[in-house]
Amino acid sequence: MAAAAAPFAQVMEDMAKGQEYATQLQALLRDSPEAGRLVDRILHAMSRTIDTAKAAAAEEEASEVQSDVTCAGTAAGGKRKAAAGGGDKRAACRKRGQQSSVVTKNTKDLDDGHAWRKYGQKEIQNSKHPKAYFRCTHKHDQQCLAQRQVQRRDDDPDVYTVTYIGVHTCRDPATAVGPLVVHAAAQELHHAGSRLISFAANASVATTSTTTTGNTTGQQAGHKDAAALLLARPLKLEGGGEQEEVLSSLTPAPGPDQGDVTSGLQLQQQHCYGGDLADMAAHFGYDDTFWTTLCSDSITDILSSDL
DNA sequence: CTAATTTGACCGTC
DNA sequence: GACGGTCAAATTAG
Repeated sequence: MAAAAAPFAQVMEDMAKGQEYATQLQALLRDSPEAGRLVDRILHAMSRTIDTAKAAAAEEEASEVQSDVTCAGTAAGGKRKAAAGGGDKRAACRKRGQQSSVVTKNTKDLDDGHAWRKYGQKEIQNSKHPKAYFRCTHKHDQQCLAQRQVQRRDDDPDVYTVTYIGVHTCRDPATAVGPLVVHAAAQELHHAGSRLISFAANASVATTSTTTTGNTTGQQAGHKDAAALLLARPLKLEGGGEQEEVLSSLTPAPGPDQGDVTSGLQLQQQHCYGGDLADMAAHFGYDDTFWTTLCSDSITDILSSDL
């Protein structure tokens, strides 16, 4: 928190350079539509990284935000019926306000590679469609506090407004994509963005199943210098994605049918965090290797999706 | 049988 | 008191 100043400036500087280099690269790759798209996505991701880093830094300064972590566990426990008369303070945690990262995006595809569990649905005033509430499937086993709210738009039923609250701190092997090809590309990015991250050769090697979910923690050596966190899950893009409105990068795929937003997969956002890694990690209760892995995984995914 | 979803009630905030 | 967010029992799906 307090120590984030210097590293933050460095990160911003490096990210800016990365953007510049990527832009140059884009100019050189004009002949290759695919390469162009790829660079475009890199730029997009970096841009968001910067924005998020700024927001995160401002947030940290504004107040020693507690982030949702504070509420972890509080709500649990206590049967509802039984507690009805008594007083369970579960709602006390509701005061999420703007703390922790909140990202909103519009998309047609709800698949973001993460495993979400629906825990509620509400009719919203002035909205034709209900809003669905999701939390990370690993909320309990990994204390992942990420949440997502999905609401179909009134003006365009094909599009969903998805709000991500908090970041995934869970680690799901499933989504980590591999490897090699990407590694080369990652190296490129690494050069461009210099100190952004150190990409270990075996970084983000996934194992196990193939279900949803995604990301995080890893056990590779830490990279204390890496001060940028890329929390992103890559949209697994296949063929031609459609252009999404705001920030998303998107994915094709059929959305849930019917008016309600059902569960299933979701989409994702690229979301970055800037600042001092150690502080950030401590903030969320993880060691910095977590963030480092997260960064490399994210970039890996982003890069691999089109390769 | 286990896990996920549905759904109505509960609770804090505005 | 209305509204939005969350909980958890009941139900459904895998």
